Amino acid sequence: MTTADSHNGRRLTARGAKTRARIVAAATDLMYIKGVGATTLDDVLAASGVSKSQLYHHFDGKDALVRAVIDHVGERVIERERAALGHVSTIRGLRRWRDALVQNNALRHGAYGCALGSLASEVSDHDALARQALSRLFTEWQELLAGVLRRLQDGGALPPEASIDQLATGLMAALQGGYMLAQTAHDVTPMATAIDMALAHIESLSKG
Amino acid sequence: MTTADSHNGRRLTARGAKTRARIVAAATDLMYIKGVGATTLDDVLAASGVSKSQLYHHFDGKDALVRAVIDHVGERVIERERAALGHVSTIRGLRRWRDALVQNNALRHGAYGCALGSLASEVSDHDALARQALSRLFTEWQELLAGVLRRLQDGGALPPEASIDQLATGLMAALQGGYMLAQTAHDVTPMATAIDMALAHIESLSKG
DNA sequence: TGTAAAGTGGACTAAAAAGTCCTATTAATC
DNA sequence: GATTAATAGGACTTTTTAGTCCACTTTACA
Repeated sequence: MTTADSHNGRRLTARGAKTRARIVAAATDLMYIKGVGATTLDDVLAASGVSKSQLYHHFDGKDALVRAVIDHVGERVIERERAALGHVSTIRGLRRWRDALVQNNALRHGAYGCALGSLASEVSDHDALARQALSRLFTEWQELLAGVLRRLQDGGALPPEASIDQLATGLMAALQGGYMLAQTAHDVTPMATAIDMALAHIESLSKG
Repeated sequence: MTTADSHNGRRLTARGAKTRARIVAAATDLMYIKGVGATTLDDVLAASGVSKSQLYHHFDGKDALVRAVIDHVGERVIERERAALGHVSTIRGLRRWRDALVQNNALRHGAYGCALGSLASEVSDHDALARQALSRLFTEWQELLAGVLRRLQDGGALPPEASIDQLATGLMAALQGGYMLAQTAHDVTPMATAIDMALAHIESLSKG
């Protein structure tokens, strides 16, 4: 299910789909780097090499384009996280997941933050549909984390009384807050430290 | 030290200072509610009942105004947090601090997020000066938290080997990440849960 | 293979935005 | 109280942005 198609029951040829994808791809990059507010439709046109009529053919306007970007980014992130977390069942595995995220963010010295988180804080108060889509995506992401924790619990690495959902929320918040502090400091360290604290807490529960 | 004055060595009458303050106050509210990108100078003019020449008299342009807003919000937040945290030296005190933040955020069902955090994620990648100012403010805020943790440590509620700075970073990240998740979900719960996990971790260190 | 609908290019309009400028007050200082 | 500079009002220009329109091309499919 997507939130962004403007002309729902319309036919869509392979050529049209390709153009639409080019627009979304260009918009995604620009909005990640420059921010949603600072990205104009002309920017998107120039970056994708597409004409204005095509953009308005595929999207009702900027809001619709932003929603398509959210869908696109969300799909990518969830896919990546599903691959990274889907079969993790040990603390060691969780730490490897952490290392990958930290290393990736270190490449740009923390700049730009989390692809999903940046969109969320910029768009949530302006577009209710976009906010709901983002909320669903965070929930989905968090469920992947909860899945890992549940497997930890099943394997005895977490006590039965541990509240999986609350731990997943805390871990997700640490991740997102860490991204933001790293973005502001232009330094990954706070992100790494934040996740480490959450993981240390999770680990400590089995030694209580 | 401020980052935002456009005409540094200029004389400033009481009347001028009042006008400048009105502009900043109006801009602060608008940018918190609508976001920085969606707030136009005309919006600020209308909300403050001030003319365009005055705005450009006091500020070089929108970026300078945004920096003044950051200074203003930062001052308010740091002042509030200093009052709330400056003399806290118990876990109970920390929990009262948590309750105040959560209750306050609950009033708007999580919307708009943290006054400083929202600015940070929207502005950090666009204006280096603003980013640095925000980074300093987060550091200052975090030092207030570190002060509390140090007093906890001095009082024996935290073991000597606990890394105060890392715990403060983790707590700050939990707070900020919680704000963001709450903003996206339009529900304070994730924010409360995230801080609770951080506090539980801190508390658990003394029982290890 | 004809035709209807999808897709495309780009000029054009309208609105909103930032930023400038000139004139008139008001306040501080000698 | 004269004079200098700050403060204020608001019309004006310029630039940017969103959004429209129409002529033309390509694709699907009956």
